[in-house]
Amino acid sequence: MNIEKQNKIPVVAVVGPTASGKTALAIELAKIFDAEIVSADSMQIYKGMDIASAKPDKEEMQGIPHHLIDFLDTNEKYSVKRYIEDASAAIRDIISRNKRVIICGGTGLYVDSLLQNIVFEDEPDNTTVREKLRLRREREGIEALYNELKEIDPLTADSLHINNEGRVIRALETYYLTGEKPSVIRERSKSVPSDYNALYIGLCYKDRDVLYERINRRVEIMTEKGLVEEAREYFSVDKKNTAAQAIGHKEIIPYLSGEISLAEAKDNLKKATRHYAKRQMTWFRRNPDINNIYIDEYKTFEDAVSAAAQIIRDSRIFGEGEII
RNA sequence: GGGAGAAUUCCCGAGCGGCCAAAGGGGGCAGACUGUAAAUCUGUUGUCAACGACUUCGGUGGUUCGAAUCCACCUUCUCCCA
Repeated sequence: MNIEKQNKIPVVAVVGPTASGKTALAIELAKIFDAEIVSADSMQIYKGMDIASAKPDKEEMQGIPHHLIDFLDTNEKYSVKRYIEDASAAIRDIISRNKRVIICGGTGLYVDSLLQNIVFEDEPDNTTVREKLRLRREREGIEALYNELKEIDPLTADSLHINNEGRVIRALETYYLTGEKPSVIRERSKSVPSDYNALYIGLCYKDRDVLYERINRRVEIMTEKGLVEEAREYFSVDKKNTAAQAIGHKEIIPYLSGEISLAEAKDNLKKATRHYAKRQMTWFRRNPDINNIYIDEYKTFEDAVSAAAQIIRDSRIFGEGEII
């Protein structure tokens, strides 16, 4: 380990697709290394939706403190910027108590933005500007907006597909809000070195069918635990909120309103979860710093835990000596 | 027992004589990702020594210069009358 890294905060990040076993692995590692867990999950932050978001319960946590779970009302909006602030605060708190930090979660954008220190600058309230752009999109069509972006910031326009309307609008919004090109802001956002010395551990499956089977099984378990009742309760939540995007309830609602059978709803949920897992794998795959652990190559879960623990020891990220 | 209809590429489903390796959707696979990220979006999907060739549209045989498309028989399935 070089000297530069020694002044940084050591952090182990357990990442991987949904249902891969991150939670259990992170908890075991936390026990071994005397760590606390900072969640990096865009849905587990919300109160309620316990079943749908597969939040660990007290028993699963085995006494390991978890941060950034179950603290936000489902009506509240959230963002990467807020996540970075909240997670940084949690980490500082943990370190101040001489505990170690394990980040665990499947929201790749959150994890990477935090650990690579992507800086999200303060910016004025966007509601009016966005509303205007939305209106213009209706009246003039997306092509007009896209061409406008091309004039303003060709670099950003080229990196966006015209059909990705949300991003095209956000790019213009950024420009009108700040007067700066999004591409310039993006460059600047990466210019401050991170405070963290991160060791990534990625959970993967050599045989994808094994993961897909786990997903299917998890949906069955969720249903047994009362997912339908949870979805019914959640029915009223405003569609615009972050929480409304969660996989789990939105697939059950058509069943509640009598449009489809429960079997179909469950199938849709399994499908949506598999798709999500695949997107996560794509995200994490491009990160060469991840130390991949292929869960299905180990005889037991304990073996996988030992392997992960060994990677951490070998890295010496948590220092030497005092760890078992 | 009699009558009507259907069988299409992994699935659903269009095609009804050449412009068909075959629309569209699903699924799969691959990818992008900076304030919605469990979201949003893109590409690809018969085989191969691949701007060309080869094998596909239940089976077999025909008609035709040419068939997934027309005819005959067979097989399976669905529906209707008994």
